[in-house]
Amino acid sequence: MTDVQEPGFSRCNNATLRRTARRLGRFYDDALAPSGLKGTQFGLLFQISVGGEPAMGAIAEALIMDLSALGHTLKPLVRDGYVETFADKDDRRVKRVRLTPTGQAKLDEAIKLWSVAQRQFEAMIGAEQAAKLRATLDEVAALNLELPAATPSS
Amino acid sequence: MTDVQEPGFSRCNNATLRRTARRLGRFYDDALAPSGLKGTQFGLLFQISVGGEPAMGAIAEALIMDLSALGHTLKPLVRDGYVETFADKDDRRVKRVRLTPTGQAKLDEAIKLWSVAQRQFEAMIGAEQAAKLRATLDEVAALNLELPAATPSS
DNA sequence: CGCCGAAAGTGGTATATGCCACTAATTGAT
DNA sequence: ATCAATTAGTGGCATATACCACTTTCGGCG
Repeated sequence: MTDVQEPGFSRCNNATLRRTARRLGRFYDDALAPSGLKGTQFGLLFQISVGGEPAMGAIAEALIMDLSALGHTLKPLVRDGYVETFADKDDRRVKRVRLTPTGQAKLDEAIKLWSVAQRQFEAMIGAEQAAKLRATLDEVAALNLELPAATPSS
Repeated sequence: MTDVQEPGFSRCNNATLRRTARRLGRFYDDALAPSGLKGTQFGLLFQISVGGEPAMGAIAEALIMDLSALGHTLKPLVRDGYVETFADKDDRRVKRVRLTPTGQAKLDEAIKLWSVAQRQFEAMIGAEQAAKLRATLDEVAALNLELPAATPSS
């Protein structure tokens, strides 16, 4: 056996990705902890901030999130008064989201904390390496993945 | 402005990672759906399988998971009869885990489904590129990340 | 105008994960 | 042998995410 399974390493792209996501997630979460925000919430607030009163669907698409998952994730942020929603004027099906002043302040606060983690991480792995990794990840995220049609026996 | 925020792209390594993890996770989940397992459960069963009746802590460490999170994630698998636990003979604090015959069969079934997704993904991005990505991710996961000590003013 | 199919969200349910407080079992030092 | 410190897990609580079944709106068609 030249190929025993080293504990913790997997040939599964998905497993490897999740594993690293857990690791990095905790690091960024730790950094953001003083703000009371999780990494995901920070990312969401940021997306809303740059999105210009984006519709739920637009946010979900940008973050590659399920729309209903987004709805759930948004709730604590609404509850805590960081974001508010309102119906689109031209299409009442559409719900738009924006930061409240409190939310903007909280985002500003979190960005400072995030910067520390971001800098620290890039200091360890190298800014270029990090940019390359993000590029690869964005590329993967953009793939038009489809399971081969389940050949119906015939 | 040469640097407007393109919706969906982020300079945050964590956000980018999670975003791609969601995307890829859904792909693998879809592939595994016929088995009734999620990607995470598949990865967990696999880890248990190669771990040789591993202790909870060993699994958690290998997968970089919180120990309590592992406990929670394990529950549905125990409930469905895929894994069973037993106390270590020499240290009753330690709980070991193993696959049941049913669980082994389910894993075998899932591996076939997983292979389809894995092949499909690597066909799109290239096997070498995928291996390189996994290597980078494992490297990131292995980093000794630490927040710079919060200089206590002084 | 009235109806049908598409589009956007909501709520429920289930898994995924993390932190914290707490219990049980071990180990080490005296 | 005894007791403090450490180690391994558990349970509760909160967020993260997904899928599915619905409900409300729209947009287009006859």
